[in-house]
Amino acid sequence: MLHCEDHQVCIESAMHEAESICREKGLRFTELRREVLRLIWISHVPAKAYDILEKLKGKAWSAQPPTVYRALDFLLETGLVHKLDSINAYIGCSHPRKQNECYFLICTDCNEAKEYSSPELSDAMELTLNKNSFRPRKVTLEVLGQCGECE
Amino acid sequence: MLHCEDHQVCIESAMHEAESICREKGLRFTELRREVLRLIWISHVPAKAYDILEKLKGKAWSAQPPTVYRALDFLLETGLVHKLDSINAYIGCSHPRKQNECYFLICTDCNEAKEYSSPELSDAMELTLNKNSFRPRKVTLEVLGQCGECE
DNA sequence: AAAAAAATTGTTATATTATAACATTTAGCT
DNA sequence: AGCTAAATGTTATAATATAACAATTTTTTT
Repeated sequence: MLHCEDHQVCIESAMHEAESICREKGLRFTELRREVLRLIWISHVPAKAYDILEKLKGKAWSAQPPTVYRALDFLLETGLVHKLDSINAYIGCSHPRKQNECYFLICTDCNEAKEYSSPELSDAMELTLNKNSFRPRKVTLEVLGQCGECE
Repeated sequence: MLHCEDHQVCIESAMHEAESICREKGLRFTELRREVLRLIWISHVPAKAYDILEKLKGKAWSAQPPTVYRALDFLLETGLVHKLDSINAYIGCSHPRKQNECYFLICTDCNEAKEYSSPELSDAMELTLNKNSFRPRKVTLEVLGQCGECE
């Protein structure tokens, strides 16, 4: 899906961003949480929980399912990762400071996912929520399909 | 969430609609499939697969997980039900003839869900997909929150 | 610095959601 | 009736996620 020029830069900037966000918020960005976030950022293909688990085991962690899910919970709450409900997978958040409505394009050919936000979409969303007097808490907007590079 | 005046009418019209759609398409709307659809339409609270399974067992069906999932697959393919990925539950489609983009408002208080569609939202969606030259195959748009009646 | 409290991680077990694989039955067709 | 395809039955297991309690580590209080 062609996301970044240099994925190392991508990873490092995400990790630094995470560090500083946790420092600011007084949250404990432990080695385990750091490692899980890094494993998620390994690529733009959303990571499955049990794949993360296997990779953790390879790194001398006493890893069981709760190990991963607890780290994921932390990262989700902190807004550092998103869960993609349509594929049960986790992806790093590319703008963890701006918590605006975002949506995901998930290519079923290359398996990469990309996060976007669009004012038009958010506006349409807000309009329709107001019309139905619905107070949103969590929005899931995911599109499965084929990305431009995979035609 | 206050969906219908008389839910019996709701159920019967959904079942009739399903009958005629299957007849038109030459699909076999078997007793099992009928029963599963009816169980889903029992209320506007999305149904969990294993709850449907339990109810089937109560009705003298030799019901195992594949029994339910196969019926669900049929109903999903035929467009008679939707799966809500954010809660792993299934809900009857309220307009199975018009396969337009739709979204779901899911109240976490009363647990009911409602299906809507909005031209503005669909337009914004299409715009953003075109902009990213993404060819959509399946759109998931679900909002968890609190409905007007549950304030 | 020691004790207490809170947060994190370890560990075992189990719940929840879904599918694979093969056997049997049923429905539709010639 | 016999054949074929679709649907259902049946057993087993995969994939995803959480509960509950113990041990450890970090932070706070004394």
